[in-house]
Amino acid sequence: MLRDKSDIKPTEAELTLLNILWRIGPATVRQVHDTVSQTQKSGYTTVLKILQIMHEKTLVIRDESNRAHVYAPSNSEMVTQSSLLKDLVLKAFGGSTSKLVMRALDNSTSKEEIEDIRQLLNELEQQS
Amino acid sequence: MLRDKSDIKPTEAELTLLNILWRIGPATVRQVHDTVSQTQKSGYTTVLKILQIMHEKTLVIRDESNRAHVYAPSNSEMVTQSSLLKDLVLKAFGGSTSKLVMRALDNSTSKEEIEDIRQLLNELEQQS
DNA sequence: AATAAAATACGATTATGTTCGTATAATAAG
DNA sequence: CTTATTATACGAACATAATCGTATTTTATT
Repeated sequence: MLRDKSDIKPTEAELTLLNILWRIGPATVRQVHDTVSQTQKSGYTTVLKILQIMHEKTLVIRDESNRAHVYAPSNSEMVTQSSLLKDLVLKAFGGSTSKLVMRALDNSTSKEEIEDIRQLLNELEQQS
Repeated sequence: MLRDKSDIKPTEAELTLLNILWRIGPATVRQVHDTVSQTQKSGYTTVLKILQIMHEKTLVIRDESNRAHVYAPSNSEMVTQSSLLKDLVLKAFGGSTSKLVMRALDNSTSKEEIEDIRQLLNELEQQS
């Protein structure tokens, strides 16, 4: 069962770096390392290596026109989130998205969040 | 940052076996292997080993009173699903459950599912 | 009782992910 | 120009996961 390119599942370390890139935009290894260092200890070459591997896997693109390469995510945060959700739905919720949603809502959701979701439901219902 | 016992994250192979145990109930290695073999090729001792590891990690309990040990999940499907969701919310949705829910709903949800979810929202709102 | 069948235990192997040290190249500073 | 700084590349080391073969034990069959 081959995976679509857009469906490559990032590992834990990779997801950490993707999150940073989504937040701060295209960045050099140094910038990514500085950012990641704010919350966890990590060697510079470790970050470099992970980004290089991500580049091989096409999880990121990179601009090599300057000495310090600039990395950017290949896929949007949205696409990656959807991919991860799809994966979890299949592996832990028997393929049912609504089961996942209901389990998520069970846990902890504020009043404002409930309203946001209700609104989205209205919009979805009108579309279909 | 230590993990709570109920928060041990199963690996992919472990989750496959947990799914089977939830579905067919407490089972011997042979029963689990027979079931898993219906959808994928897998050696008997591989299944045995994974179950033994899961036992060490306390992901499953086992009844050793008979020669063929009987394995059962330590945690309910619900608890494990919640744990996996919590993990994903933190790693890919900046800690926001509602963002995850909205992304999940974006993708594909039927009219019936939307109604189910709306009802759950009503119940949740009354509680809070 | 002897043999076959079926179970667990254990260790070796392989794959993947993570970390980082060292070598080398390019640029900046003196 | 020489030296220091700052990049990338590369490979080694370690950790975890996954797979399976073999040894041993227990039970069933004849």
